[in-house]
Amino acid sequence: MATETNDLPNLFEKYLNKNSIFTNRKFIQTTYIPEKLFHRDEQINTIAGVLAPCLKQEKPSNLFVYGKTGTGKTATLLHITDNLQKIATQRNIPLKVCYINCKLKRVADTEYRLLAQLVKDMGKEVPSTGLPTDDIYTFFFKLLEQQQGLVLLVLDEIDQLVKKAGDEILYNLTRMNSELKHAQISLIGISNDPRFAEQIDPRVKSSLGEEEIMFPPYNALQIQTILRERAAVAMKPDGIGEGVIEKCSAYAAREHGDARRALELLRVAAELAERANASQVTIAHLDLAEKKQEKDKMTELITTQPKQYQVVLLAIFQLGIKESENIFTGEAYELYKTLCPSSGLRPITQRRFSDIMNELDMLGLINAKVISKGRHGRTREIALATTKSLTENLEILLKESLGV
DNA sequence: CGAGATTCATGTGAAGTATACCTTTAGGCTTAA
DNA sequence: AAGCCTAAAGGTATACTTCACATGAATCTCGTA
Repeated sequence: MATETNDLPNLFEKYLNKNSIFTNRKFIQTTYIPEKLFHRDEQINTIAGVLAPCLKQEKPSNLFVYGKTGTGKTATLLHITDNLQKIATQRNIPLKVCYINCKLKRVADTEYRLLAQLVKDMGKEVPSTGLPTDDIYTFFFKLLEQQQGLVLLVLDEIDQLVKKAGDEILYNLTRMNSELKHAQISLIGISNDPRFAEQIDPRVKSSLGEEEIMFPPYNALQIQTILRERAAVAMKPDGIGEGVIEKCSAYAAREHGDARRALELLRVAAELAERANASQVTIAHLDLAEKKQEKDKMTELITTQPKQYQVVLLAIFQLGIKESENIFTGEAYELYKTLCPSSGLRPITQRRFSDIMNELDMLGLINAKVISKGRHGRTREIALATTKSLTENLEILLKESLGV
């Protein structure tokens, strides 16, 4: 690098003059929802049909949407509700859409927090703790009555919420309708797990599952069209090299047709290409991006975990690096206990440790499976979810973050 | 040799505890009439 | 007397602990061939 490291004006100047691969970066971000969604016409029509009564001020059926990650559930729903909302405001029809992702830790993963979040969505604040849940219900209830009209509650990753906090919430929410005079609520549940419906209380299921819609995974060709469409608006026409889109789709199709993953991969590849001053995204960039993406995802996930969780992870990682054989709860816990003092934490009980491992498993940070070793008892068999070199990187990251 | 009993190491459910945070209440102080 | 501030009291959700029981296949036991 010829540039002086602290020659910032020059550096920014160069950046501005540089020929960017992107024309408009925002179109390829996963938060962006395009005007037109491909290969989802059938689902869009059904959902729109279910929700249409909103516009006549009638309560639409509750809706349950399921399909694997990256099959466009959230995008489709938001796309439809956005349009619905627009038309509603145009014609002065009272309609409010609340979208809440139940997976977000410490945001909406319990009954209380979900309600608090709903209240916040309606424009009011409520304390983060201290009040009885019933109070929040009545508060929310009053808000609804004031709202006067239909409220669509979109609960994303609803399976996570129910797993943690039970299905009573859903029951309570659906029951509110019979007591509301000037407002009505409709629930829209989104789940990654198709078996979720079987696990919940039949009463809840019958009311939540008034309509069910399945999102099948995309195949490689479908992902290609999606990528092309996005790339056309987000990047320069000649910004993408031969075969890149194809390979990108193939990656994603292998991962159960996850379109979000494909988009992210393409974006990261393009960013890498740009940073390397390349004029085109090549397959080499794509391969780099795949590695980087995985690392970034894990890093993000890890750094947002509470400290205790991080130490638990550190213990598991260290064991995983040292010995490639399978790790069991006992040894992990022993190591964890020795690790605690150095980061200034009081060790947690094994009971809690077990729960935390379960949560880490659900987050995909580790793979833990309960097995019976016969005479030698029952335990979890823990395997790392990442390659060895990545694990080593993450271990260092954890150590830094814990100040060890 | 095989069927059933035993055993181990930890999973897992229920109930209790600690902590952090909230509202309400009561007292004390200030202020203004 | 009314108004305002503060501290104590009383209440809640959540993370964690404690207690107690559940699990499930490798291993042991013992009767039988």
